[in-house]
Amino acid sequence: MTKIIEQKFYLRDGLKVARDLLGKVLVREIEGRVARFRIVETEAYLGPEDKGAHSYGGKRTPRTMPIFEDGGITYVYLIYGMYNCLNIIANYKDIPHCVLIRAVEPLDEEALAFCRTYRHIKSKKVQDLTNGPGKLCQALHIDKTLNALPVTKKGQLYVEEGDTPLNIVRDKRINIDYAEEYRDKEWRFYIEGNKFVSVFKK
DNA sequence: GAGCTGATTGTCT
DNA sequence: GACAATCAGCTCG
Repeated sequence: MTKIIEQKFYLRDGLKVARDLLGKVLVREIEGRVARFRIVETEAYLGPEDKGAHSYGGKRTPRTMPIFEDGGITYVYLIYGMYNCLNIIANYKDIPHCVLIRAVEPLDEEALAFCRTYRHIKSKKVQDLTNGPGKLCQALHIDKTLNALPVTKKGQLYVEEGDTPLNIVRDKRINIDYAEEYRDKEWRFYIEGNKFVSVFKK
């Protein structure tokens, strides 16, 4: 029986949580069906100073409220009018740190079958199922009904212990050209050589 | 493989 | 009314 990661893991700096989530196992349960995925790519968003973060300036709106809670809960939002993105909140209440889950790797045949239930693709490459934040939310059937829920206990979505990746690559974040000096911060992490990573370092 | 573009809607000003 | 932490499909080569 694998251990669920407890809340204290998340009550730390968002950068550390982003890096340490690599190799951990994201578990998705729907109607008794269980699928496991290895987290292979993440990005840290460190409001209130980070101009790339939804929580920049400490701005609280109905949408961003989960970011200001204690770490260990989800933050799911709609982007570009059609895709959902999954984040896990880090740090303590009122310190708006969060970690965007950008890519995961299906860990077994059941996880692959699970993906194909919710995401139908023309591509024959398995990595196209989950190699991006919008894609993995489709494949794992994640939407706003899973917003602001704890990932620290068994339920629809939670995180278990995993492996320790051999090598971690650190790079700039993706698609935040508007973030001025924060655009070039190397706050993206991924597992070196993993084919499910969305964008590889140049 | 790289580069461009349209799709589509919740959210905030 | 503007825009977004994206993706699929297209062109070129």
